[in-house]
Amino acid sequence: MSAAGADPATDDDVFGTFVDAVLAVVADIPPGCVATYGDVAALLGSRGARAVGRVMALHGSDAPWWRVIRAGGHPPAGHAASARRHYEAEGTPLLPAANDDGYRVDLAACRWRR
DNA sequence: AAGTTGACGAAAT
DNA sequence: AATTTCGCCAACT
Repeated sequence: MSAAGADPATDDDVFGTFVDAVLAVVADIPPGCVATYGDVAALLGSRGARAVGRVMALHGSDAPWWRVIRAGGHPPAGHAASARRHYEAEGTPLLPAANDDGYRVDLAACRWRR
C-alpha cells in the first residue's frame, strides 16, 4: 500500500527526507547553544546551507529556529528581534554590536557541536 | 523539464 | 569593515 502513494514525497513521507533530517538536528540542539546553517547541513552530509535555511522558512515554526544562526553569529535575516528574546530566555551568551541587528551571538562560547 | 528562489557561506573587491 | 559575486543544495513554479 505504501506504493500506492500518488506522490512519493507528499503522502507517506510526512515531510521530505531533508526537512525531517534538518528538523531532527535542530531539535537536537540543547538550549543555550546554537549551530550555524552550514553546520547543520554538514551534519546531514550536505553543503547546502541555503537548503537548510529554506527548511526553516517553511517549517521553522515547528522547530527552535532561533538556535540556528548564520556564520559569524548573525541571527536569521529579518528575525533578529524575535530571536533575541529567545536567546535571553535560554541564557545564550550574546555579544554587543553597534551595527548589524544590535547584537551578535557568541559562537565561540555556545556553538553546538554534534 | 527548466528556471527561479531562498531565514547561507566564503572569497574577492 | 562593508558590499558584491560566485558557489552549493533542495524545493517551488
